[in-house]
Amino acid sequence: MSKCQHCIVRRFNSFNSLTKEELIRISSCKTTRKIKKGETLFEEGERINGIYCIKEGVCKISKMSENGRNQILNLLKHGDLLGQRSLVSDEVSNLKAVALNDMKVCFIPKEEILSDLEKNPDFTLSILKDMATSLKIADNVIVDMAQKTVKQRLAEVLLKLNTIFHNKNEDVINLKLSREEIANLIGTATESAIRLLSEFKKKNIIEFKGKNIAILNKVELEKIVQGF
Amino acid sequence: MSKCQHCIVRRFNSFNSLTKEELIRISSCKTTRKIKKGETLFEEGERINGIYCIKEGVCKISKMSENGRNQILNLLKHGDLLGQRSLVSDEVSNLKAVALNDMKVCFIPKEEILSDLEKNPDFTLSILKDMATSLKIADNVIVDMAQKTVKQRLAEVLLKLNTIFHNKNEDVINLKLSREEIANLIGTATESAIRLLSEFKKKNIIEFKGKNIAILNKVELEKIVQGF
DNA sequence: CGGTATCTTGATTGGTATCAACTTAAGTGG
DNA sequence: CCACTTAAGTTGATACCAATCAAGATACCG
Repeated sequence: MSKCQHCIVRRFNSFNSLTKEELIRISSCKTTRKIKKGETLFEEGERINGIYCIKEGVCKISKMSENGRNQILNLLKHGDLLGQRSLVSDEVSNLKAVALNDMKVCFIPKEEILSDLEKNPDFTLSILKDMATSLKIADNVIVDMAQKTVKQRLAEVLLKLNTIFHNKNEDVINLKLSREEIANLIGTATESAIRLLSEFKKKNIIEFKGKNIAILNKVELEKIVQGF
Repeated sequence: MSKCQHCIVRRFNSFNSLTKEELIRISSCKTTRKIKKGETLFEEGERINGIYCIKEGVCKISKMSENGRNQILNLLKHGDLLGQRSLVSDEVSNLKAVALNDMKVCFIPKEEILSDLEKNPDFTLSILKDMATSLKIADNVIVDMAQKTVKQRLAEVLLKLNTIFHNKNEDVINLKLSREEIANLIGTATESAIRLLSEFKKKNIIEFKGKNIAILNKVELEKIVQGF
């Protein structure tokens, strides 16, 4: 089994604030899971009792709205942590996590991390910084959802996806999302998302390469985000 | 000048995790400000460099959207802390804070708190819990903004305001908000909010008592939130 | 008391959801 | 490997919701 102290993924998250000794201890009690595309890491209402560290793959974090629609709140990839809230709260999860492609994740039980949270202020501060950043991003999303049109939100999401899941070789968003998932990401009906995508395609702003989307005109997308 | 170690406000926030000694030190370097209704505590883009503790009054936390509309993200009252993000981030504020009525706030410079963050894990954990809760609430707001109609959101906000700013004597929301502010809270145009308020009034769900709003039929509001 | 901000209502337009029909792609089992 | 079944994607028509523009009413303030 691979060891946390040698894991490159750690470079991208709060675990790089842990000492070598802490990493060795955590490494000895972690469990590594392989999750197939489409499988659920955890459900809304499930007790997590630990933290997930994503080694490979991408998952969507979503929440059901009262009217039965699914809202995707975040996409997490290698290096991201998942379940920080369970560390400081005894509540069940308010979110659901589903793999968008094959994943490898490490799970570290809550008890193992809690002692570090109390003894290693650097680690706690790092988690705190992460949460503060998430909070800032959430504020921006709220404003977007409340004030921007679906078209603006779609353009914004496409640009964001292009930044995060950009393929080095081709100019393509390297993540397969169904139309429904795109709609759930921007908070609209599937048909609306489809219509706008085909409008963008007609205007040569994007292109469909198999199941993937290529961004042809980033400047135009940025204009659309601004409201033109 | 009043002392932090004797301040009741502290019972409601993370400061109750500080030791008596820490409170005495913080008390000696805090500054107390009186802020008149309508005055700004800080602007978007301003550097805060400290944390505000609200002793009296209510303020709105808002953010300007790119299309020039103002979105109110939160209402803070006595006992609430403000500026936690500045503690762990060197960035300027992404939010604006304006007093909704006359306020008394204590300001504690960042440097004074930082040492406690590193030495007192209880305090850090308490801040962490606060942020985790805020994050959960923010997730809910995102889903609401993305999926619910303006009418649902208005009903929800009225119920929330009634819970938080409920007057003991009368059944009235004890907080004066302009129609524009209500609209900015639910993320809609002022006229839309007005129209829905008058619709609610016509149906005897709410009533206008001077500048305040009284909730007459809570059950009906809850139904509207659910989508009926 | 006049002037200004806030509030209110009406009319219109545009955006988005919804329903329905159809096409294309992806599995699945014989 | 093909025929069948089902899921995903697409397009059109319609209805509803909310933004915007316009005009007037009411409250507020110096």
